[in-house]
Amino acid sequence: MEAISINKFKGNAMRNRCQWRKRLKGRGYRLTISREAIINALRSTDKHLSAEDIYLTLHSKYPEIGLTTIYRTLELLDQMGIISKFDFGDSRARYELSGDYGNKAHHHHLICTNCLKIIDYTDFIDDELELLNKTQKELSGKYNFDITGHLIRFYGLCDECKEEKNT
Amino acid sequence: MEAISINKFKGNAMRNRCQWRKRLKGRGYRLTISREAIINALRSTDKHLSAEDIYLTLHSKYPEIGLTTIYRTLELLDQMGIISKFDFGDSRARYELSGDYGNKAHHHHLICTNCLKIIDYTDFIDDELELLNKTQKELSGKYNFDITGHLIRFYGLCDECKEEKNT
DNA sequence: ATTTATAATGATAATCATTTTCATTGTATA
DNA sequence: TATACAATGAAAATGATTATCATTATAAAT
Ligand SMILES: [Mn+2]
Ligand SMILES: [Mn+2]
Ligand SMILES: [Zn+2]
Ligand SMILES: [Zn+2]
Repeated sequence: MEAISINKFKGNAMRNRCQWRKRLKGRGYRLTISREAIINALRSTDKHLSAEDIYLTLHSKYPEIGLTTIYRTLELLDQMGIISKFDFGDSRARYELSGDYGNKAHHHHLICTNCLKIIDYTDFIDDELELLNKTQKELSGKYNFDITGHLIRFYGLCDECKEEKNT
Repeated sequence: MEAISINKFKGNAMRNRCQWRKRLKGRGYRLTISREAIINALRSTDKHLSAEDIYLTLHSKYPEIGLTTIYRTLELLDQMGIISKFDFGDSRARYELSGDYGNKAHHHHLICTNCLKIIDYTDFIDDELELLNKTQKELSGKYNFDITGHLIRFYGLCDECKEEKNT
């Protein structure tokens, strides 16, 4: 039972991870090494990469991939919901594979206002969901607004920065 | 009783609204017409203004106030917690007086992804607070993170944009 | 395998909100 | 009114992102 469900999970994860190829082809986009490389760069880290981060990561192995292509690809993948784009306040967009296409489950962020460290957390997703549903129902009725997404985020001082302040 | 509490509230609101002068002086900053004008511009609207919005609003009455000063003042006021700075995704920062200094109570935002209309909502602040406290306690323990602020936000399609899509 | 239509790319220039610089002005205090 | 220095404006600089356009690569048809 356990094994089966794990396999099931692995199967789904694997299926989803390769789904992007079909999604692209399905919409008439082509499969290119740039696109594959960019998705792999995002898949092989748990960090939130900027366009330049990705450019530098890939540059040694793929010197022909330009920054422009990185931007264009990220925009496309974001549009298709394959990646998520964030602004954490350091004046550059940061990206990560979104739930269905990456390893991370639905999560939110803890952001250190001092060093800009980002922590993914998945705690209280259930309680959160309850509030979100409630809120969503009420607000969509009250303002006749169709809610399609949400953003929850905590700001503060991380472990290290907290200590620094006490020094 | 009713009257008294209303008066009390008015009194507090009024006191807070003028608090910024003391806050500035207390920290060695000077009171200037630019600063007063900028705060008044924010106070006389319920919109979320950009630096340029404020510049244009003030320009007829105060042609001598430059955009640079607007930016500098907004940064200062944000630092002091007198205003809040937001990024709603239109590649320019937007500001509003924060709770204690403006007319609006603690609230969050509903953002139309099509026309970028922003709706302030105060519903479910209590339920929200419960979740926030819970989350806050757990996360600060688990990650040894000192939480000082949060961001909750819903995205979707507003009344008008929803109809447009059906046309 | 070759051809063909056109999507994708890279180098470069352009944008545009925000910052920096620096000489000048305004504010608060004695 | 004089003094110290915070605040300001004009102009230039910055830096992430986007637009242009000539060239190249992809995928489907031959
Ligand atoms: Mn994340
Ligand atoms: Mn608001
Ligand atoms: Zn930190
Ligand atoms: Zn709208």
